[in-house]
Amino acid sequence: MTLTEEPTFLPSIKSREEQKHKWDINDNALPLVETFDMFTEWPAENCRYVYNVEVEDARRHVSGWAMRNTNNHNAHILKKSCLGVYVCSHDCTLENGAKINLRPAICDKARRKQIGKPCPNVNCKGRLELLSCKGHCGYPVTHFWRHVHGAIYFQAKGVHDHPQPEVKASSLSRRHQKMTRQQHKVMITNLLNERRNRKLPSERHKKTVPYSECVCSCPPFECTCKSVGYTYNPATVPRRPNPWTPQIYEATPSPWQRSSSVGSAESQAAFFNDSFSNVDHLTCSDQIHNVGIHPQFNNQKYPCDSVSNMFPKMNIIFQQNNFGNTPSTDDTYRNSSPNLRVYKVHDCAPDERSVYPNYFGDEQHKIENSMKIKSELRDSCVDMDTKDNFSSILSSSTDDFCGDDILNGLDYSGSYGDILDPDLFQSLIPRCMSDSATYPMNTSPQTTTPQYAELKPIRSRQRQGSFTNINQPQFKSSDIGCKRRNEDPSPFTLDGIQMPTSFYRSIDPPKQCDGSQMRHHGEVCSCNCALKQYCNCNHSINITFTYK
DNA sequence: AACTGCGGGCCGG
DNA sequence: CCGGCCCGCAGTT
Repeated sequence: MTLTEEPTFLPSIKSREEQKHKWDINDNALPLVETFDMFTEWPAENCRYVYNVEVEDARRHVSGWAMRNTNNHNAHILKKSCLGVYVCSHDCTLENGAKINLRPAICDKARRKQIGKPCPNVNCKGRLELLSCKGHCGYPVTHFWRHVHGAIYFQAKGVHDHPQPEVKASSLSRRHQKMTRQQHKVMITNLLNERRNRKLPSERHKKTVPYSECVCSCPPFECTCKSVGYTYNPATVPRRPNPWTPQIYEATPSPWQRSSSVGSAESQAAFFNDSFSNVDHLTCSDQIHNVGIHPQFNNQKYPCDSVSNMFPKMNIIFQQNNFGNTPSTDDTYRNSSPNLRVYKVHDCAPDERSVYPNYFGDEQHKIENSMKIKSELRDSCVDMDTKDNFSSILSSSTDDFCGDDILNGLDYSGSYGDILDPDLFQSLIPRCMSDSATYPMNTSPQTTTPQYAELKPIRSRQRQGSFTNINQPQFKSSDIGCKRRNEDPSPFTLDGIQMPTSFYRSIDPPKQCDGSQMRHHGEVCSCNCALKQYCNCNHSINITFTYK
């Protein structure tokens, strides 16, 4: 056994974990554990944890602290040291009382570029200063990760002597914000063009079709009929990389919080009133970008001003408990992935909603021009009690569904930052209106995504290094129906099941859980059981080879 | 462009 | 010898 530095750093009262874990990361043989620990994003002091290899965050060696890789000349133990935090040289305070605690970039080059940059507080003329971590005998706090016994052993040494940096999500969202600001400029131009009743250059070729003709009975993403005014080929199918960044601990304005004069309720209303003076003869472009969503479930409306601001070209009124994990608050909505929102429409969760091309302040107009989107649960999705919950999760979490294959190729760089919802409605509106019962028995809305995406060679994500060569099944996040933490903080079902760490907001565990590795934390119980068992919805891809 | 992991090399204790 | 750190490389996001 290796001597540890516990006497130096341990607090007077040892935590339960410390009492439980007596090993040191450098021990030749680490003890087997009966139960795994909950993932800790902010290990603040000397601590040890053993994580299940199925915990995505643990596999990715995630930490709230900005940790950079450090070579310790031991391929079996990954060592990371803390980079500290960027603070304002003037120690300014934001309007909300928060301090500037920027996350240092892990990349050395990027981090060097951060130093000396102006304080992000517009009211401050300070500069960013790197507050280095010296919490471990004057050296940075170190984290050690070791994969052994099919588990992930974690040990932290030292106590951070600096504030917590913003989480990576915030850094990413700020970068995303910068990108979307540029897109916003383009959007403003487009708005002005449309308000002048001018078609955008890219739209001039588009055929104007009666609104009713944009509706067909084809399954989602598998339209083959010719009645619609557009076809689904790689050039027209909305495709985009997943730009969504989570805002789960957001302290800075997120892309979904951004305000814009273009997105004000007044400007939207004016814009929509202009655009939909004749909704019976929409161009497809109009239909795509000017759809209001009004899920009808319990007739309770939750107008959200900030949501309106987020989606300058869409006004969304959502309701509580309408389906899946539909957000009931503005915050929840903001924290939800736009992908997730869209999935709700066409996945197998039972749902019925109305879509109003133009309902801004015009109830009569709304009713006259509404159409319903109805989806039903597929029988392939688990039992009746949970199918509505899991069905939405399953489809939303499957990377190779909309998230990647269908959307990745969308060239939206010169378009709107918010086009995801309306773009997808381009696909969904004509399709989801049909009763899913009309689908062939051997297909389902989830499995019928047309595979227009280019087939690419499978990329190996597993290096052959000794450290990453784990003799355990490697679950893809999509395998267990989850999104990675930094990609989606809100994969909650209606009952609160979150993947992959499987928090369960209930006193009792989900009955689908076999009870293994259950823990209770107040009102939240967690389990590390593999929810993979729920993922029995079939996903099939029909590939036709043509030989010359 | 940035993140991540790996590994060579240098330096000081 | 160990630990911290720098650097470059390569694959991934």
